[in-house]
Amino acid sequence: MAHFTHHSEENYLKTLFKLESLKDKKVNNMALSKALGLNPATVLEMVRKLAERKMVQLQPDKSIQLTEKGKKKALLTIRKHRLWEVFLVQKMNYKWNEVHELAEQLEHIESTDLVDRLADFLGNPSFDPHGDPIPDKKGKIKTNTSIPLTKCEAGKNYKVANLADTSDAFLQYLGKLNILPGTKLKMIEQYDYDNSFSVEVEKKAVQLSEKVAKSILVISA
Amino acid sequence: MAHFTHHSEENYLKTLFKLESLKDKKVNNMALSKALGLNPATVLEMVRKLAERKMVQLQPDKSIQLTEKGKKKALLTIRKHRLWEVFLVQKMNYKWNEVHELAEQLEHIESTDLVDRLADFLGNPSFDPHGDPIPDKKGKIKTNTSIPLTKCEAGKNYKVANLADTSDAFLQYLGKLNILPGTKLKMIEQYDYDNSFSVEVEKKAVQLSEKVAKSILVISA
DNA sequence: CAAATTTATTTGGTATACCAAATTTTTATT
DNA sequence: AATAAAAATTTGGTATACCAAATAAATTTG
Repeated sequence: MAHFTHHSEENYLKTLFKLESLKDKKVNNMALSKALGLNPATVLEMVRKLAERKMVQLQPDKSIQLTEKGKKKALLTIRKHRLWEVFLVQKMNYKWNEVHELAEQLEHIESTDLVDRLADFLGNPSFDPHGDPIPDKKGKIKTNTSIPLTKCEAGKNYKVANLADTSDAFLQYLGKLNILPGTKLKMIEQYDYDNSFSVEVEKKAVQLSEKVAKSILVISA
Repeated sequence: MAHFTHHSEENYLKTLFKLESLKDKKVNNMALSKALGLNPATVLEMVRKLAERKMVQLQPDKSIQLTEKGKKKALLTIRKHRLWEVFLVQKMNYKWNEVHELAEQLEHIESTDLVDRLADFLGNPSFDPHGDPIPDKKGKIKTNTSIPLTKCEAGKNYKVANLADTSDAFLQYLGKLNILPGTKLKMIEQYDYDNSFSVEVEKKAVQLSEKVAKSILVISA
């Protein structure tokens, strides 16, 4: 029976890719360990294996860099994850904030062919239910030009494209405010006093702290 | 990140269940090892763990018996496997003989909720593309009353319900003869000489050896 | 720059799930 | 019953992927 090798490899590469692109900073062992929630000793050991497999390169300054091969695999894993999320929301009627754990499992199904068929089945979407872009077959990502709410102009209309914080607490909180990817909203104003914001959602005014606003990414609408 | 515990447990239980129900015989360590393609030492070790987890009982005569708990889990795994097979064939346009390996992976996705949603999505099918029955939420199986071709009467019409041999070689061979679950055929006659059969498939006569005929299960049509 | 702190690394373990080879037990078979 | 064959079991390994605690190296800071 087929056994599941390298599940963790995919997790390491995916996390590494996200760290590399998020902050345009070098990724060290600590950062990767924290992101993965694993012991630094474990991560160091694994990173060395990934280096042997030519998935990453260990730089002289001890930062960890994905090779092209590693990047490709990371993008494939992200593609799989996000397509399964679309599937779960569109076809299995899950809510967009319920699908992460399941997609975390489904992304490890080994078959590029299946993912491509899944993509076709779903109409080749470019974004997942969280608003994150889905890499295409070749690993190309449509960069969405979203900006954080904190950069929005008063009086203008926007649509939620994406969320920078995907913690459950945050998603729950936004859910209560009826804010999710796709939600249309209008910027009312920013209060100098505490840098909080007032936005209009479904005709009602909602107050958002700066911290929250920073994590809501929108596009003009 | 969630890691995948007890993948192999599910494989052991599933295989055990199949052995227990197929042949109404006691299952010993050898039989299980052969069915799983694993070393008897490995299997013995694992079976003891399964006994600790109350999934199986080791009888005094050294046969291995599923407990109710184990049977339940086995049926759930079989349910998952077969529903994913239906999904792959009906929605992903795979051929019925291409889906086993993928279903083997998908069956380990941990979420009874997802399987139930998947079942709804697929219209709660009772049989998978191979003709095997899909246990329902409670583990109940619709027994199909199929008989092997070897027990068929000359001149009568039948429909292929199921295949007793699911090896790739067999499926490939049947594919060439245009025989698959759902195929309608008519028994022409059995030749005493070598116990081979002649059947009519899509208006053409096809010769089947006794060995092949034994593995083709049909229902009257 | 030296002490303090943070990172990186090493060392010695753990659990899961495998295997091969040797040994013991059980079950035929003569 | 004695022997041969088969099945069960034990023993000593392997690989993956994880951890805690100790040590070493690098970095920051007073």
